[in-house]
This record gives sequence, structure tokens and C-alpha cells, in this order.
Amino acid sequence: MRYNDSHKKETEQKITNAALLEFRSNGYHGVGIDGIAKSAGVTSGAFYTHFNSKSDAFLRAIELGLEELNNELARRQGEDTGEWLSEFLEWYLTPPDEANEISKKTLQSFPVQGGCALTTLAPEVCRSGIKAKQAFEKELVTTTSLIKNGLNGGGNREAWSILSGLLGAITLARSVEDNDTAVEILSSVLSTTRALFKQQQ
Amino acid sequence: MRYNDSHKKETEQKITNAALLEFRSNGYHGVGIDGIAKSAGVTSGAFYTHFNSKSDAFLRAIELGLEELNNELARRQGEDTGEWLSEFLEWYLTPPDEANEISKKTLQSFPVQGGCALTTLAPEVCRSGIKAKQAFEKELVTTTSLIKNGLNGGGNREAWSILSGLLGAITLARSVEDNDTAVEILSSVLSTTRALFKQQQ
DNA sequence: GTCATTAGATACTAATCGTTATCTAACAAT
DNA sequence: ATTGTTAGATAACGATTAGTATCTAATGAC
Repeated sequence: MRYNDSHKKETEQKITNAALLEFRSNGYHGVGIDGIAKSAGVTSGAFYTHFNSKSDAFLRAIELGLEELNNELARRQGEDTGEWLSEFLEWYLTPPDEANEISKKTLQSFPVQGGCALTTLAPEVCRSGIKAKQAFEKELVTTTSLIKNGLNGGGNREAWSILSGLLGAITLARSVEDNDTAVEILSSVLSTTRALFKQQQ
Repeated sequence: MRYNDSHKKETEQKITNAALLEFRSNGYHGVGIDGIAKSAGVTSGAFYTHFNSKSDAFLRAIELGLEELNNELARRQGEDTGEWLSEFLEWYLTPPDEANEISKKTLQSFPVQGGCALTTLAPEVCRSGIKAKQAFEKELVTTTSLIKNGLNGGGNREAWSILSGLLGAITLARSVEDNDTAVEILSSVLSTTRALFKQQQ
């Protein structure tokens, strides 16, 4: 072998991260191999030494994207101040304060800006094959388990309701032109969900 | 003029309906002009005598799709048995009983099968330009008004929460492979939303 | 019946799609 | 220093993309 193993692994990670970013922003059919490769700083030749196909990279993007969500969730539960759910909901549903002159990359990581795979990839998975759905479901089971374990006596019902509200709110907010309307949608679901699970946390 | 006006209008409607159907099932980038034209039983030449561009047809599909949702909503409120919200939620979130040997076309009209523009087009609108968002928002205002007017003392908050839950539930249910999981998601959001607004209807 | 109009079909453009084949060059091993 | 391996670049494949230009044929008006 000419390069050491870590070099290859790093490139693969760069491409996987780029695939996640591009699929999130543009959708599965909204970006090509060239676009993903360019975003990763390589060419399509490099792409195919690491992935067999576009759909293969999509599967990896699904895994990586939902793992990131699960990590965010677990982290907030770990440093629990007794209000993890409320804080998680607020992080997910509150648009970043642009007055803070936040960097463009940091801005992109906000769910409201399309920075969460749950919201941005789920509609793509709907239109994908069985493999994508299985990959999506596998990670989603972890998400619901985390939520359930963090709630006092909550079951799957509560977890699905929370996740549905989050996904729906972000999608609707990003689908309207007026910023005030978007903020109204987000704060509506935030307060409704908070009220719904006030006791159970 | 060679054909009478109604003939041209009929063709345009066929294409608009096909565009809605195709955009809903495949997403904006998941289908081309040829695909839409073929679905409408014409060729791409006919498409461009009725629409200036693909994005133009998308705008019309957004309008038509959300109008259909608003009609469903208004109809249920019109023949109100005192339970319109509950019935609307059930229609939206209950998978069709396949044992009933329902026709394929009827099956396709169910929201759970991707038959609602709110759920299927919103993620596409997110990634579209300002015109699509304005068109989407314009129709959505009608939807929320209808819901508000049908609730006892409900405001925008309630309407946005209901719509977010519906959108999220359908999207999640369609993103998992296991049918039992999908049913669980749908029934979870159905019961949560029903409980939330039991008094207000 | 002839003619003017035009809805729609056909054929084409340049660009891009996912993928494969070939080539280059950077490195580890000798 | 030479060599073998292979990560990654380059180039090409046929298919498809959105859009345009040209053509055909159906029709109402005369």
C-alpha cells in the first residue's frame, strides 16, 4: 500500500460528510456525484474508490446524519439540568440569532437551516428503496429509545409525537417565504410540545 | 382558433394534474418534462404550449395540491357532525384497509400513500425559490384559517401544531420499512393530537 | 372546399446524469 | 534507486435533462 490507511479513511470521511451535506441541502436527485466530489474537494474518480454507487453513499449519509442527531440528544440528556427535553426542543426549533454574526458553517448546522437529517432526509427516504428505509429506521429506533428513557413513564407514543412535531415544524417553517410566519410556526410547536410533556420530564 | 377553448383547457388540466401527481411521487428533481407529459398522455411539445418552464408547472402543482387539501378540510367542516377535526385527523393518518381491494388510483389519493401535497411538496418547496414559497404560503394561510375557524377559541398556534404533527407523522411513517412501526407512528400522533384538542372542537 | 390558425408531435440542442475504463503519480517496501 | 501497489484524476460512455425550433394536422371561419 502506498498511502497509510488513515489517509484513505480521512478521504472517505470527507466524502461521506460532503454527501450528507449535499443530500441534505439539495435532496437525493438534486445533486450528482460530481457535486458531492467537488464539495469534498476530490473528483468523481475518488468517489468510486470509496463507494459502489450513489445510493450507497446515500445510505452512509442517512446513518451519519441520524447519528449526529442521536449524539445531540444524548449529550443534552447527559448534562441534564432537569430540563433536557425543553432544551432539546428549543435547540431544534429556535432559529439562530443572526445578529450574533455567526459563521456560515455554524449557521448551516442548525436544524432550522436544514442542518438535521431527520427533517431533510426523511422525505428523500420516503421515495427511496427498502435499504434506505431500513437504514433510516435502524437509527430512528435509537432516537426513540433515547427519548423514551429520558421521559418519566413515556412510551413510543410520546417519542413519535415529539419527533413528528419537530420534523413537521421545521419543514413548514422552511416552506414559507415570510420570516415572521416561519418564526410563528416554530414557536407554536415549541410551546405546544413543551406543554404536552411538562410533567413527564 | 382551431380547437374550441375547452379542449385546450382540458389538456392543460390534464398536464397540471399529471405534474402534481409526478412531483408528489418523485419530487421536483425526480421527474422530467417528458415524464410529466407522458403521465398526462401528451408529449413535451404540448407541455410547453401550456407552461413556460418546469418551475412554472411546479407552481401550479403547489396551488392545485393545497387547494385539494383545503377542499377536503372544508368539506368535512361543512358536513360537521361535531367531530370534524377528529374525522379529518383520522382520514389523514389512517392507512387504507388494503383488504378492501381498493382501486390503485383511489389508494394513491390517501395522504399516507403520498397523496397530499402538504406532506410531499413541502420538502421540495424548502429547496425551491421564493416564488414556490410564496405560492405555498398563500394556500397554507387558507388552511390555517379553516382550522382556526373550526376550533373553539383556537389561534394560529393550534393550527400550526396540528399541521406540523400531520406532516411529520406521514413523513416518518413513510420513511420506515416496517409496516407495524409505520402504523404505530400514525396512531401515536393521531391519539396525541386528538387528546390535545378534545375540548376545543 | 379552401384557408388561416394553432395545439400538439417530432426532432434537435447543449449540458449533465451515473458509471466505467484508463491513466497518473504518490508512497511503502525492497 | 527501483519497483509494486493503488488512491485519485481524467476522459469517455450512453442515457437523460430542460428547453427550442420546426413541422404536422385538426379545426372553425369563410
